[in-house]
Amino acid sequence: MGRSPCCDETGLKKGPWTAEEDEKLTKYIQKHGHGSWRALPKLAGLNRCGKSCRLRWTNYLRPDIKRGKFSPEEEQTILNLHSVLGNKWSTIATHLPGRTDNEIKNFWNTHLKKKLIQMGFDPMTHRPRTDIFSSLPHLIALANLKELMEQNSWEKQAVRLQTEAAQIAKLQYLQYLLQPPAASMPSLSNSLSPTIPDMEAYNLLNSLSAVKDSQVLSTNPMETPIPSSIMATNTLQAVHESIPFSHLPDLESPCSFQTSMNKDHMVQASTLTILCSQGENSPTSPWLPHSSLSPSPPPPPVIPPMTEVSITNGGDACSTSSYEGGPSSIWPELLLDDPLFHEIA
DNA sequence: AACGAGCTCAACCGCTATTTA
DNA sequence: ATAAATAGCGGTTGAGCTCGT
Repeated sequence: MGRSPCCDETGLKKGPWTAEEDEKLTKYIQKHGHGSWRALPKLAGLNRCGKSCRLRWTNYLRPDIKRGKFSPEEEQTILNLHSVLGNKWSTIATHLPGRTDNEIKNFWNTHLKKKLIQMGFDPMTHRPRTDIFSSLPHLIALANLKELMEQNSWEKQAVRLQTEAAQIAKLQYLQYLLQPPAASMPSLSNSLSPTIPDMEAYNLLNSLSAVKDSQVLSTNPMETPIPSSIMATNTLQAVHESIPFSHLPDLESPCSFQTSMNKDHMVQASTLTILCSQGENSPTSPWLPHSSLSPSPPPPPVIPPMTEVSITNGGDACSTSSYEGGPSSIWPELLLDDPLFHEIA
């Protein structure tokens, strides 16, 4: 396997590009396309190696590059995708039009990573950095959900339950998308853009993560759109009973949120259950089967020891509804931004 | 104004993956 | 089947900038 000798060639210029070089490169590519990067510098009259030209073009001169600060939406997308994909900057970049892998990588290293660390989260696993007990204030804040306690009307409860049903149906579909055999699912690494099932899974993950968080922390559960087709055909009980979550062994930080209602459909109690891994050998890309991300044989699934934390706010349970979900990369931000958290913690 | 610490980001380096002969 | 050439990726570096003292 030979290495490119271009970087070893002497006499080629290195370092920052001048405006003149930029102009030469841009004009040449606009006229001829880049063709062979190795041949390009000579043809364009540049004393640079092809690799340097390629980098300058893809990271800076390309006309579709979007410059400037990352929007909160882009930031959220990066967080979500990083929690699923890890440091796969080029894959993440395909979900952010106009942004380069280099730019995203820099943004992660200089902003997002620090942000997560400051909040006590491991930037690689998106989990609390130490043990579960260091995060207890967060969990207590979640468990003391004022919003759920204040939802007394039947209409609100109905909307909430229907929303849950919609999310559970989505989870079911997500599970369907992630079903083995992995061989039937084209590898992300082998294609320039994610496949349709991949995209659907990502979109679902994003929507589920966002909706779950908004359900837990938002004061307005009506914000969540409910697909009418799902509402019409699924009852919560039926859907919930049909979800075998144990089929996703490396689901990250699975959590369940339960509310108990009396016969008048009043919320009597809420229970937050989070299964947290102990130790550091947890899987880092838990949402997708490893085999769908890498062409190499998947490692055996790691099932870390789990700790169950349940926090219940009083009352007698007459009926129970629940949903379960996976990782939430935006918990830290939501928690720290949410006035409820400060009020309670 | 001068200085230093910290930050940003363009560019490079070294490696793997893929393509070509 | 093999080796060389090429493309692309992720980690790292360092020049230049900003900000506080």
